[in-house]
Amino acid sequence: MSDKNNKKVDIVAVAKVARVSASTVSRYFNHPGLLKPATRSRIDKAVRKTGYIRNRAAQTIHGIRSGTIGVLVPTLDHAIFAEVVQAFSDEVDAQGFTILLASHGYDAQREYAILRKMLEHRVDGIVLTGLDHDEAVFQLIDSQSIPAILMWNYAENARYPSIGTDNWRAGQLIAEHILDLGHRDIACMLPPVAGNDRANARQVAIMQTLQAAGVSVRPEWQLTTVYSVAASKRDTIELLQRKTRPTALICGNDVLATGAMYGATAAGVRVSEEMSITGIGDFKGSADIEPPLTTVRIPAKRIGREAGAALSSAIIDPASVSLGVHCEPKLIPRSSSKAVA
Amino acid sequence: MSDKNNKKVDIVAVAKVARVSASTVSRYFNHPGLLKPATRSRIDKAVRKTGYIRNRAAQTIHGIRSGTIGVLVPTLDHAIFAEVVQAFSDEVDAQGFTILLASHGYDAQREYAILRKMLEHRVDGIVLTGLDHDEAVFQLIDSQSIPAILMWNYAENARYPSIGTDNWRAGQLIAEHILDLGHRDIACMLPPVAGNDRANARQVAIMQTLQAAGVSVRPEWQLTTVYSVAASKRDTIELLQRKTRPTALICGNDVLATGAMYGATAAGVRVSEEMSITGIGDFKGSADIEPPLTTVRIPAKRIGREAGAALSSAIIDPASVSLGVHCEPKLIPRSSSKAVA
DNA sequence: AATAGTTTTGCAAATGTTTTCATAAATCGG
DNA sequence: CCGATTTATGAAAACATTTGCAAAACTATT
Repeated sequence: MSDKNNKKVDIVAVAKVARVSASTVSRYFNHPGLLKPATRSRIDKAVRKTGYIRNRAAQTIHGIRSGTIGVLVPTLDHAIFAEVVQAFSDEVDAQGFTILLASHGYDAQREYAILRKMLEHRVDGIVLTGLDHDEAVFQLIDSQSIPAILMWNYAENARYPSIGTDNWRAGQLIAEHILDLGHRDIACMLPPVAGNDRANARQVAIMQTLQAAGVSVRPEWQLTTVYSVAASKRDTIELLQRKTRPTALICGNDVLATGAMYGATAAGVRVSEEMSITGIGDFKGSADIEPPLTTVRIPAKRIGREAGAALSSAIIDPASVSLGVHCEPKLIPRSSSKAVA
Repeated sequence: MSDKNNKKVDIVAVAKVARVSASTVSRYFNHPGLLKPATRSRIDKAVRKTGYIRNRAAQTIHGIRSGTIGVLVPTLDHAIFAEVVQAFSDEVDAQGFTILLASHGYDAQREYAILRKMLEHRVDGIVLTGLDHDEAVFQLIDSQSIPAILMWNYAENARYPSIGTDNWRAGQLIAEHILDLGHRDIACMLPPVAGNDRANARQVAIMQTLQAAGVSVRPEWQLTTVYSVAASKRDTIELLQRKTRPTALICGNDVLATGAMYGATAAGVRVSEEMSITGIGDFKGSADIEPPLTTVRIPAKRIGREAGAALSSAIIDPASVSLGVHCEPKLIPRSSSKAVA
């Protein structure tokens, strides 16, 4: 409130004002119980007067935790990752951690570079998105002996504890659902799988499940569409203009499914009556679109929370290493899919 | 690759391996030009061998920049903020900064607390979302003499350089558009404005503009709806079930508008023919929904980029303080709005 | 009032870097 | 091959803290 003018206000400046030693001020923050109430309040006043703000950098070089966690995501531009990060951040924030966030845009090189930067900042833990990463990335983390977690996907045998969903299972669930409804003329619209183990697992699962049921997807009905409503709308319109149409369109995620629904509407095809459309994800809004979208729920919020909880406890008590958590995907049948006529 | 086993690998460990002094290793990183090529490559080898990672905390206490920027948003759960943050992050990342991200959930208390934590980490700069903040927040930033930027909103007389759009203008644009189309029976669906200067500015602008044209919105047509497709769908259905219907529904943002479109569809009301619906934001997907949504574009990506550029240049060269950038909102008329019959 | 015990505080060393200053080594012109 | 420059390196101080140890200040007990 008052002495904010003078240059550097460090612990000794506070000490001077409070007429104690620097050590005592340090203790005031770290072990207040050791102080006599009288000195405590004297320091309290001094801190307030000088506007002192602790310097975590200086603490960190004493091996004290930095209080930061590095979070690495492919992008924040997909609402779903933003949601996970939000949940994660809320959770660790409650434990006193702040997140150092960066996105690599599905570029393994950048992921490595960013990870290095985070380690330079001496993060107390690391969260990566997905299971697959460059071996160099894993080795770098290993060499630093800090806890790491793989978020979003789940697999028992992952390199680090993984907290997320089994994307293979998600793909299987939706494919089975469509088969159960009697569909045989099925089209698939999937995102590019390069560098994206989630998308890849879903694709493989869908294809295998259909195959196993004796259904094969015609090559011209296997669409690879970038993650965007616009692209998927366009591709769907194109698909529906051809002579033969599928009775069902399985989309790799809810964004593609949303675009597909718009595309069908634009092409004058009634969704569910004339063609079923499904997504994966159960994003916000998927329940409300008309007709409501059949999808597989991937509990983003829960994943973020669990990951946050697991990582902060691994940091605070290194003995408490989680083995990972499988957040089961769940089929959510809504009206965008229907038994074949 | 090899000696990762031994405990602490610091600059002196590297120095020992390279048979030079610690100072030389420090120079290797900070002023490589001063080194003889031979020693440089010797150190290079040593760094590689020991797996040394620089310790920014130790640098930071020398007054060297921490290389971090604190980013404070209300939430990441709204795709639009995630988009801004992504663009911001990409921009500052290119300048070597990493972001420390946190969300306050529209809680002024938390904003202050988070800001303090960021300052403890000695961030090199701060970005806040929106123009209005607790006076304590401003004072805290002032006392630290680090650059700060207000992102998302723009106003000439803001406390710090602001980079964003004029939300009042955005509200005005959409209201004028609806008036121009001849609508007089107008409903408004707006988010709660508490602690949200953006939403507040839009609301005021819309109401004033309508008022100025002699149009007053009936109280029962002034809906306050939380930011969610589900809520807005529900409220729209409810609205459309009443005896008298508006010919136009102005929504405070594209999420509400999306829900409103779904609600209208669900209620059997054809959008644009029977009722115009508009949003604000031009979110991803708004162009593709059926019918495509009339809205006011708020250039999130550009805002993030410009903010990132402005802040990093203010950090690198304190003389280059931006005065703010107004990213003009722009009316995007699409087919969800139509002249009144 | 003296002793023993406890609580509170300060001193100094330590943390991992950077940087100033000084010195040693290399280079150069003659 | 010598002295004068220039270039490369090291020693030590500085940065803002924490912490082990010991001294000082209290309390309690007799």
